[in-house]
This record gives sequence, structure tokens and C-alpha cells, in this order.
Amino acid sequence: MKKVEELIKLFKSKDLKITPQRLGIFKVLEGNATHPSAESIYNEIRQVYPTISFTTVYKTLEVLESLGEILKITIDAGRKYFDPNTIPHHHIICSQCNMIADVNEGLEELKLPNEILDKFTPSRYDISFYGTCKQCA
Amino acid sequence: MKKVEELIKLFKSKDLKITPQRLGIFKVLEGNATHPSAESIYNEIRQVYPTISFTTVYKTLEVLESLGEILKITIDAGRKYFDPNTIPHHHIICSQCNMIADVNEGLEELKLPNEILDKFTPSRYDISFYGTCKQCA
DNA sequence: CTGTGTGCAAAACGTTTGCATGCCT
DNA sequence: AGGCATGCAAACGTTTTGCACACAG
Repeated sequence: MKKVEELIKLFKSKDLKITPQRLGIFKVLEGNATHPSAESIYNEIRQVYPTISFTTVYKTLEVLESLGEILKITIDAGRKYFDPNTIPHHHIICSQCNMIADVNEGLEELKLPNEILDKFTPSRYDISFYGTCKQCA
Repeated sequence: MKKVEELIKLFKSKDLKITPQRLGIFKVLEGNATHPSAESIYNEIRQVYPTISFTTVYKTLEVLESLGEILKITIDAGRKYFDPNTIPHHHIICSQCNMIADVNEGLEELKLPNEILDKFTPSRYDISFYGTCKQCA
């Protein structure tokens, strides 16, 4: 995701309005590597903007996603997580506390077997590592 | 997942009852590589056992999962999929029709960077490839 | 006969939508 | 002033739960 300043320019250039709610969401997401859910974003913003609604959070996340500024990540069924880091990367999830950390390097390009390449044209892949984090060990 | 015959023995050995409903679910899952959702399992069984309920499907899937006979797989938030193939493997998902196919081979062991190994003890990983299948291309 | 399994209905959960009002530009 | 954004409440799709009845062992 771009920096807040750039994001404001981007929104204005697309005739999207800058509201205090949206600004709050931008700030929560900027540089956020915790992979927050809609609920945790909502809870965080409510501390500075107590009247914001879930609807606004969801709608703004939708706008940001459609602009390619954030990604939805699927770690567990039943809840969506959002990632402002749009550079391709992978994740490791603690099986105890569900903390999600980024995995950015050390991964060579994967080659799929011909059996698969006969039936699919792959475009990208996500790896989810599971394990136990230091705190939980 | 074990074969139905073995599954029956396993259930009996744990004092779990064999009912026609459970048997129907076993049969739908046996050798099933389509990664069905609870709903598609339910629809399939209803053709031979029209009075079965969603509740029973979910509860039986829960029992099978707790016995380690099936795995829940997370492909999209909002719906759970079940996989009777409990041997570690990966998946490729068609972005158009959402078909899910297994990826069993051609993948070397992945090494994580030290930056991650300092903070986590990894136990396993799942790769989700995304692409377009032949039919949709 | 006993207790686990079933199935209905309702609740729970996260997310989405319709609509009237608000406010950014 | 105009139109997009907000926020309430209700709808939604999926999964879970409480409870009375049924049936496998």
C-alpha cells in the first residue's frame, strides 16, 4: 500500500473522497504487518473515531482492494484478513496464537509437475507455513 | 482417509455408532478428490438419503476430522472444504470456476530464512497455486 | 435398555446490502 | 449544489448449538 500522502492523492485523482474515517483506516493500515481482520481494524479506529461503523470499514477496505492497494488473505475460513503489503510474499502462522508473520525471502521459484501444467495455467502461488512462535513455545 | 471398511472398524473400536447417515458420508468421501464443501456433501447424500440434515453432515465431518481421517482446507474465506486425502500435498485452484486439484509431486523441500526460524518452529506448509484450468481457458 | 446420533429450529458469526442522511469537494 | 460516503438495520450464507426424539449397540 502507498503511503497515506500518496493514497490521498490517488483517491482525489479518482474523485474518491477523503473522509476522517478513511484517513483513520489508511493510518491503521500504513506499514501494518499484523494482517488485521476487519474487526481489529474497526476496534483500532474506534479508539480515535468512536462513531465509525463496520460498514464503512468494509466499504473502504473494498475500495482499497479494488485499487490494488491491499490484498485479502485467506488463512482461515470464516474470517478475512487484509494485507497492505502487496509485494508477493508468503506467511507463517502460529498454530497456538494465530499470529501471522511475513516470509519474504529464501524461496526459490517453484516448478509444477507436467501432470498439472497439462491441465492448468498457473499464475501465482501462496505458501502458508504453520508452526509455533517463540512466545507460544 | 481410510477405506469405508476400516473406518467402520475404527468407529466401532471407539464406541462410535455406525448409522446409515454416517455410512453415506463415508462413501461420498472415499477416494473423493474434489475437495467438497459441507453443502456439496449434503447434496450428494440427499440423493440416496433424502432426510439427512446439515447438522448430521457437520457433526460427522467434525468426528472424522478429530480422528485425523479428513482435513479442513482453507481456500476461500466464507466456506470450508474437506479433504479425505490426509497425505501432505498442495492445491491448485482455478480462478474462474474454483475447481481445486491436488498437487502431489515435483516440489522440493522448502527452506525458510533464518530470520523466520529465529521466531518460529515450522511444522508444515500448504501451497495454494492459482491459475486457469483447461476448460476455462 | 442406555446413551450416542439425529434433525429441527434457532442462534451465532462475519460479511454484505438497502436506504435515508451527512458531508466532502 | 451535487453526489459520493456514512451508518443503521436488516439480510445473507455458512456453521454451530440446544433440545427432544430415535435408534444402534
